[in-house]
Amino acid sequence: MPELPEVETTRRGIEPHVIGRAVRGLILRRADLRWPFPQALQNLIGERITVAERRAKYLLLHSRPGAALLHLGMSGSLRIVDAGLPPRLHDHVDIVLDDGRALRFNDPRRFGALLWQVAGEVHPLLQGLGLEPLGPDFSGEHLFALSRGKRTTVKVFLMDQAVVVGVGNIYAAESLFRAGIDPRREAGKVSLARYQRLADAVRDILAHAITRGGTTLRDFLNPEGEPGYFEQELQVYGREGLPCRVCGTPLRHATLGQRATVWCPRCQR
DNA sequence: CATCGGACCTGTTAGC
DNA sequence: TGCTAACAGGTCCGAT
Repeated sequence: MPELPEVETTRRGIEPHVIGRAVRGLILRRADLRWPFPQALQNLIGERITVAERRAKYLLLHSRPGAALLHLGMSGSLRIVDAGLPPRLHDHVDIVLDDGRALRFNDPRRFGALLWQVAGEVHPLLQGLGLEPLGPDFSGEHLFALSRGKRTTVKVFLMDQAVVVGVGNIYAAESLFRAGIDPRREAGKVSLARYQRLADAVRDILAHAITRGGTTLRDFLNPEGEPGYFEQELQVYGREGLPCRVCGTPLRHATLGQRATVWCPRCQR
């Protein structure tokens, strides 16, 4: 489900509810999601949450001894609920706050994660991540430099979290459409000028999607329980066979890197 | 090394 | 209507 805009929407939704709150308790209704919940998570209890940070598609709830590190995987979501509200199916974890509410982590497919990052350290999962696409250093030059010699497709390259973070299957397709680049192109053969267009497209689309509250295809809801509206503006994702919104040509479909890929054969070269 | 495929899960939908 | 197969927003890890 969540790519960068959905994770950022989630972060903004929970931030006002968790900042300055102390953690009263942790309810773990199972022992793991993608990985076992570490014992060190108990360090959060009694501590005050100081910062709600997003890095790539991870969320970090910082406290004095360390941070709870969350990943929403394909189907995870967070909600702010009254702590007494009975849990529903796949509500795996509650972080209970001192105001009678709780941050509730729901994840049907259980590809998500809840881990612990010791204060002053960087969790191994966060090491080796690429640039933030909305940060100051992300650029066409960066994409161009890292892509030299790469035989993979430009779409798979763009979704490599070691290159640039936060771009998943939806936004990769949309960005390549905006930049006019055929997703099947060999990454190492795309020109600097085209990577500059692509970097601009990634930045613009992600930033705009955040203002729309993300993309709700089936079940993404922000922590207030509201959907996102960016899907109304999707140009290619999920539209295979339908006419291109720009030129009317039927959109093509192929599988790249085991992911469904859609593009306009006329607008994207 | 870079690249590829399998694996981890459940829920929904398309197709027979 | 009911069953089955395919597919879904992610990414780690092992094999090649």
